[in-house]
Amino acid sequence: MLDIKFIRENPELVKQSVENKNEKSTVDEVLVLDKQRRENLQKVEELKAKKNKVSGEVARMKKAGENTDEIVAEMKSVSDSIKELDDQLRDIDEKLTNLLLWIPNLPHTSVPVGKSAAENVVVRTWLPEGFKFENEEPVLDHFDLGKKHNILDFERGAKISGSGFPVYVGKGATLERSLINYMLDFHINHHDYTEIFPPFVVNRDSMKGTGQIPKMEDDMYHATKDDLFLIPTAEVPITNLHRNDILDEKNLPIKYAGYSACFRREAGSYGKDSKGFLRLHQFNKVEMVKFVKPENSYDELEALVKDAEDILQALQIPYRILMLCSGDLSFSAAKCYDIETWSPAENKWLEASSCSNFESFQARRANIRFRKESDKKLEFVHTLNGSGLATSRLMVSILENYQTPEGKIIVPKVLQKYTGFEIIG
RNA sequence: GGAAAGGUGGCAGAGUGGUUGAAUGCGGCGGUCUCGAAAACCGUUGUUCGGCAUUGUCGAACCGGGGGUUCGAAUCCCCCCCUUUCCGCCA
Repeated sequence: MLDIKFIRENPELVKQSVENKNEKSTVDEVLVLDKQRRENLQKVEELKAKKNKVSGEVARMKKAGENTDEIVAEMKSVSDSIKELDDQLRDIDEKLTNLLLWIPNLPHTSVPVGKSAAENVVVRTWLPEGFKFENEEPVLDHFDLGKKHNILDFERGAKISGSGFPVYVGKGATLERSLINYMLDFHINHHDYTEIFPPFVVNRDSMKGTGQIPKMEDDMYHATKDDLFLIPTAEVPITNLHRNDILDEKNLPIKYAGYSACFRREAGSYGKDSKGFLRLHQFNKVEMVKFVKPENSYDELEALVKDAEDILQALQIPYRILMLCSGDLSFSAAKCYDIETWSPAENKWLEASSCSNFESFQARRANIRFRKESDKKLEFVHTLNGSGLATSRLMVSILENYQTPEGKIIVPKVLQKYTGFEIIG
């Protein structure tokens, strides 16, 4: 959520930014309602001031034994006017907050303006030593590898739950679990994150806090009886840990890393991109979340990307970093880097991580503030989060990049002490 | 699912219709004392919105949330949410 004062003072800038993000603008409606709201507010507050003053007088008169019939009758009509104006005001307020929720965050000035993913900028590419994009031998894709070694079972997943719910079997399950543990350990031991094991189901307030509601409500699994939602990412419970909190400046930055299963309905995407692991309704992810001071949030964003990269380098997975253009930025993000890992079978890059700075956009909505040491004033923190990383996409890259000419799969060296085996097949 | 208790400022905890934004304690901040620190003592101490003015002033709102009664509600009434404890069920 943006600051209404900022919108009021910079309407053209906000409109332009919304357009750059390919979002529909409600800025004009917001400005009209905001003006109405302030006018009504002034009127009703004037009446309330009068009411408060006279009520005090009534108390004094009663104590003195004077007759208050006349003054009380007059105040009754004032009270009625107040009630009427308050009703109108409530109406305006409701509409206004609703509209405000539909205005996206502004892209940071360093973000390139662009319409679509095609205009994202490759920042850097990292390849393991000796890596080649061309393969002399034919390579199997992760789907066929999974079937061949009986480590991934999509059919049985479909039987028990539906498509997009894979079953990990045997060494596949062990590898998945190892990967999660490895990444968590790495962030805790080398990057100074505190581990969080969050609930996978959250309430409506939490979904509003991180901005999934209203825009993405239909993309989430919803337990209607209890009005609880399955989390699409651990970002939701972890960021909401501090909803309505006032944090100590000396505790910033706060850095959390947590594993969760992630659930996404995301109806309407079929075909090649949804084969196997590429598009799932349930997948596993280690998420990093940071609460930081506004003045260094962009340094923290660079560090966040680095934290995810460290894992990929340790795993020796080829990857590249993209800076998303304005049109490809998510609703809440001010700036975002995607990390894509290489799939030799698909012959393309797959998104394995998204690292974003939300500035105060989420913090304002979730009301997460800190008290500044310098002047003791309250200020919204900046929140950031990034996948560190999603195992599904990573698994595609591991299986495909680590296959031998005979079709076996070598376990990445750093994972071997977690899996307890070195090869699959 | 059943029963009971409770939700008040950063925290603890008073307050059951009339200058109550709210006693008291802790914490925080400033000061006295001290070479310095601690202790002691004195003073101070919220947030949000709006108007004007630009770092101040005036007004409003805020005691879990929403509605109601009243000239006036933290205090009375109704609905909802949450927490804790006990019981039941259960991995």
